[in-house]
Order: sequence, then C-alpha cells, then structure tokens
Amino acid sequence: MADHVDSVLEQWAAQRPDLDVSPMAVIGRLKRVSRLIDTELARTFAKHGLDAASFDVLATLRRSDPPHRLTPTDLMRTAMVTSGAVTQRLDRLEDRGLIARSRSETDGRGILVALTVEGRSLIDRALPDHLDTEHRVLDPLDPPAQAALADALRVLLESFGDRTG
Amino acid sequence: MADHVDSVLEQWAAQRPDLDVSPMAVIGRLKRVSRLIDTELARTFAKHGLDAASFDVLATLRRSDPPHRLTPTDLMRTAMVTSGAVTQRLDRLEDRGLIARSRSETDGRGILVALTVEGRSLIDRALPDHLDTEHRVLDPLDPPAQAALADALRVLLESFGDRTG
DNA sequence: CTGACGTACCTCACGGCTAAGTCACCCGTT
DNA sequence: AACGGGTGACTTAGCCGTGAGGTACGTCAG
Repeated sequence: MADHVDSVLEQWAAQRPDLDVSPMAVIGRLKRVSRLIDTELARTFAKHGLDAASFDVLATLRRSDPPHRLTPTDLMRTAMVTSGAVTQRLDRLEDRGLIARSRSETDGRGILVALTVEGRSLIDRALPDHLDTEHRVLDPLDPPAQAALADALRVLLESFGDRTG
Repeated sequence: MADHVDSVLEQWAAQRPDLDVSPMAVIGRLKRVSRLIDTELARTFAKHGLDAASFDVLATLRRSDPPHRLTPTDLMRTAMVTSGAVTQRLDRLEDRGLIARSRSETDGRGILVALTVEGRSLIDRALPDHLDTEHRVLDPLDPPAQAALADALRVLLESFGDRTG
C-alpha cells in the first residue's frame, strides 16, 4: 500500500540517491494530513457559517475560565497568529455580533473580549458537530494508535518549547 | 510535562465535561506541529531566496523522472492547490528565470514546465540545507518513533484516498 | 518626576490562495 | 463532419494572513 509520499520518496531515491530524504516520510505526511484534515473540518465549520479562524476564536473563549473573557494577546498566543490577524478576526466576529470588546478596567491599553449570547449559542451548536467530524477523521486509527500519535506529536511540540504558561 | 494542547483539554474538561474532546489531543497537536515546522522550514527556504510554495514546485520538478518536465496539472495535484495558484507560482518562478514553460507538442491545451539551469542549480543547493533542517526538527524522536509516526500518518492519508496514481 | 523602554492593540500595504469564470482544445458519439 | 461535454491553463475579485509601523499606556531606574 503506497500513498503519495511513498512515491515521492521513490522519486528522490531514483533522482538523488546520494541524499537521505527519510525525514520527508514524516514531515511530508504531516503537512499532507494536516491539509486534508483542515479541508474536512472547514466543511463542518461552513455548515455553521464559520471558518477555522472564527471557530478558533469562539472556541478559545468558550473553554476559557469564567467569566470567559480573554485579551487579544491571549488569543494571539493560543492561535499562533500575529496581532494584526487577531484584530481582524475580532472585527469580523464583532460585526456579526458574536463577540463584544470592552476596555480593561485595570490596564488602559487592554481590551477584553467576550462571547455574546449569540456567539455562545453558535459555538455550542457547532461544537458537537465539529467533534463528530474530528472523531470520524481519526476513526481509521484505533484508540491506542491515536494515543501513540498524540504522544509522538507532543514530543515534537515540547522540542519547540510549546509548554503551558 | 504538559504542552499547550494538554491545557486546552483541561479547559474543555472543566467547561464542557459532557463533551468527548479526545480527538483534539491528536488533531490539535497535528495542526500545531505542522505550523511550527512550516515556520522552521520557511527560515531555511528564505536563506535561498525561496518560500515553501516555490521550493515545492522546484523540488517536484527536480525529483520527477527525466526529462524533468511536468504539466501545471501535475503540479496542482502534488501540491494540493488550485490551478490558479499553480499559474501564479509558475509566473513568479518564470519571472525569476528558475523555470521555463513550453507548449506541449501532443496536446494543444497543454504546457510543459521545466527547470532552467539556474533553477536546477538553486534547488540542488537548497535541498541539502532543507534536509538538514528536517532532520533537526525530527531529532527529538528516535528512528523507530519516527517510523511509527509515519505509519500512523499514512493510515490517515490512505483513509482520505491519498494513493499513488 | 521624568525619560526610556516595553507592552497592547490597531492600521495598512502587500502577498498568496481560493473560487468562479473564460477560452481553447480534445475526444467520443452520432 | 458536427456536436457537446470534458479537460488544461489562465484570469480576477475577494479573503485572510503577515510584517512593519503607529499610538497610547504601563513600568521602573535615577
């Protein structure tokens, strides 16, 4: 059974047998799987009028500790995007009435972002559907294989310094 | 040892204990690792005046069977982007003299894309550097763990129908 | 108190991609 | 030979992101 990456490796072996392309077996697949999953998840998001960026913001707010308020900087860090991207995401969500911005009372520069009633309602509707999709995508791997996969990925994340706090 | 995704899972367990968010342990990490690796690889590409999109095209041509000519459709399929994106990638590379387009002799609609001498020279210079980076990124996993990771990802790819041919 | 530096958020020009549409050409059917 | 649907490449409007830079506010040493 050969996937696309197997044939890429074969091609390299034929054209550049002097190179050790073994890491491509992992990194090539990682990129490809990630892209295919993104596409699949996007379908579910679209059913609820969302995209991955909007879902990400709403879900991050929803899972945060009560009173479910975060600063744009918090959102920037968890989403791994620039501050400009966060501003624009919030603009779009605010225009649609899904989040609300308020000034921080303790920091004159700060903003607090909160879900509106509509935003909370929407994310609570979208979440189960999203989790169904995620379950379905991972279904080909049995639970121990999923756990092993998660562990391997965590090792890589930690090597990048992706720690809590 | 907790990474960012561990804390996300904890937050969900606290805020929505009714939901089974276990697939996020895998998919959340996958997205995060993929993004961090992309950033790391981009650094190496930039050293050679490239980005991931350009490198992808040059590398795909380089590893193809002699005479190293592919159609834009071939490139579209391996890169998993739209035809419009391929056209624009080729425009940029052609402007820089790294690839050349010629008309297909057997199909009046078709185009053949080939590396120029400069393009081939550039990709041959960038490749070893790129592979060093990929090796370094995967270094935290020992070879058996890398192989296991690749296998798990292949199972997922196959479930998406990502086969050769 | 003051100045210098750091932080928080926003602005904006620009770049690459998608999605939808165009045009030319291929090919099986009639 | 003509037609009609399929295919290959390109075009363009619009979206979302980056990266550089601006403004306002916070912090702290002197």
